[in-house]
Amino acid sequence: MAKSNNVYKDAYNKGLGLLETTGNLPSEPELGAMLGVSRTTVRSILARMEETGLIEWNKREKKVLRSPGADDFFPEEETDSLSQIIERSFMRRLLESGAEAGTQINELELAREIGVGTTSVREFLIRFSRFGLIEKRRNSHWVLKGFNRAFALELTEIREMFELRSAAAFVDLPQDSPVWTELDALEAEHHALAGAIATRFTAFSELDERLHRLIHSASHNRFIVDFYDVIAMIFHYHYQWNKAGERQRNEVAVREHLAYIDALKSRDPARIDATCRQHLRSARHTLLTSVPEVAGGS
Amino acid sequence: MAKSNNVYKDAYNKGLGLLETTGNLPSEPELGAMLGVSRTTVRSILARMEETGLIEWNKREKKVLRSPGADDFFPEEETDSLSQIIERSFMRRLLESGAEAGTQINELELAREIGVGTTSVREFLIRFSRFGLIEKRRNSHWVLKGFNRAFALELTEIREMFELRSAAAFVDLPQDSPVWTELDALEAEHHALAGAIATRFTAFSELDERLHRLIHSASHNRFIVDFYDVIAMIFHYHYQWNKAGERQRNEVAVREHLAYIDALKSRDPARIDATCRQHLRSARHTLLTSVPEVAGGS
DNA sequence: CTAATGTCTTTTATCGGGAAAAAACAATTT
DNA sequence: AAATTGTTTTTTCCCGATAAAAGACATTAG
Repeated sequence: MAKSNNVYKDAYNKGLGLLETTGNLPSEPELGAMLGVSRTTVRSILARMEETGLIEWNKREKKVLRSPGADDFFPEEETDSLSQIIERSFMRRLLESGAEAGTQINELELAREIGVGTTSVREFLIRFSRFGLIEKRRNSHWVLKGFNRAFALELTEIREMFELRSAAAFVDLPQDSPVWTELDALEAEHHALAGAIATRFTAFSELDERLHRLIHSASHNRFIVDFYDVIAMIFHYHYQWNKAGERQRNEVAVREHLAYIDALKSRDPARIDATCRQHLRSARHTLLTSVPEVAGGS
Repeated sequence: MAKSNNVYKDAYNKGLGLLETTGNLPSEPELGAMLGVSRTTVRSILARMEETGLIEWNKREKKVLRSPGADDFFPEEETDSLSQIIERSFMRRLLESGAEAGTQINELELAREIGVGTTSVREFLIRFSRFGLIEKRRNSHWVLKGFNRAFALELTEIREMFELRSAAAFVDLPQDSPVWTELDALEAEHHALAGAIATRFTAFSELDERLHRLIHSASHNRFIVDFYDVIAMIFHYHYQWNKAGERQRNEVAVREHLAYIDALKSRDPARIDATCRQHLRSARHTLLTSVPEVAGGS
């Protein structure tokens, strides 16, 4: 078992969705582009679809025979990549249990606990290290730095520098830049979400990420753009497992986003700066109040 | 051959230096602390020193018998860690040969070329990716982004934001902070270097890094501190292999550093800001003129 | 009784191998 | 001829294994 075939399974599940909308599947390269996989994988998918009687496959002819049922899908947990599995396990340990600063991280133990090889864990930890939460001792273990107030403050400090600069750069974007249509789309989706009462975590969270990434993209600076990965990671996991005051938090954020979007569209630097600062202030406040360790807490 | 013993060899060479200064080596734990290795490695070192007749070892007694000759040292190339070897090879390819943006990077090919396993190359590339010069395609190759003008501009933009902020934070450091003594030491070394005519690359380069890291440390922000790794990496390799105008470049930098240090010691925000900006301006100019691709170059 | 040495155990760093997935090449089909 | 399918090669991803290095435990010296 050198490598799981999650790419195939995930693409297969996605491919099942296509069967609903059409009576004849497109060519193999086209399917590959749609599903984001190579032709090799596409052909494996088609082979199985034929086996399970979903399609009749003969060279270019890929006729849909029936709609897929619930049984046709691979179970969702088999579609996750190994790095996603490791990431989730690790973040759970980090955020749920009291992960004290200074705790040692043991590659071997982690690998055994998650049930994967050490190589994958090592690679994950290296990738994860850029988030500033762990640190490596040469030829030895990793050390946890703790998801605490200090981390939150350092993170938001950079975030604020970067976002203010990016927002300011927004006004210089040419009128025909695609960001303006994307901004309009985001505005509409925000209004839709504001109207709907059921504000699910993922719905707002995704909108939030899209808006901020769009703004950061105006910086045209890879380091600023990449830094949003850190913020996104923290927000994704932290708020996924910390639902206290979620409803109100999201309502406020949606309102602030709309004001922010409006300011961006006006191209008025002063208004942009004001709405950006306002939103960043409440984002920081929200994060700080939800972070475990309180300054000098006794 | 699962792992080379470069840690042992490097520590052994360092250990030879100690033999010159003393007639009796300290205890094993103490030696471990001095050489930065575990007792296990210290004992291997002592065992070999005894074998080659450098010391007489009997429990606590580690009497030095003779001074080490050139033959006693392990060759320098055997003391490099695998990641250093890979890093150097990779940077050479990146900076020397025309590394066009968009070039694919092949893990297997790179591994074969350097003569190491794929795992080590993979880990290196993951670690290296945070420098913003390469990007991964899922389940596929890495893509080079090119060490060009765009990169240099994005890098310096962040550098300037971070350093100005750090320098400004310097004035708030308490009088008894160890940074002030370190700053004094750096000032003295700068004066020494300014006097000496032979400005070797490494000498100034090391001073430069120490000064800027000291300043960045005043930010008390791990992201700012860590970002200096990117700058240090670029400067280290780029200027190591690009000696054009080195002499003058370093002379200017030393002078600017001295003014900068003086301003920091004065704790006058306006002077700090001015000298910092002046230095950053010439650093940017130096980098931009030495970067291959000129904007719109024909 | 503390700190050092002697011995044993665990973890890290790295390689080679093998299945999954991508990519390249060859043969068809319209 | 351009795109699509069929086939083969190469590369990525990941595991298990192993020597180097670290760490833990036991013993002894001062």
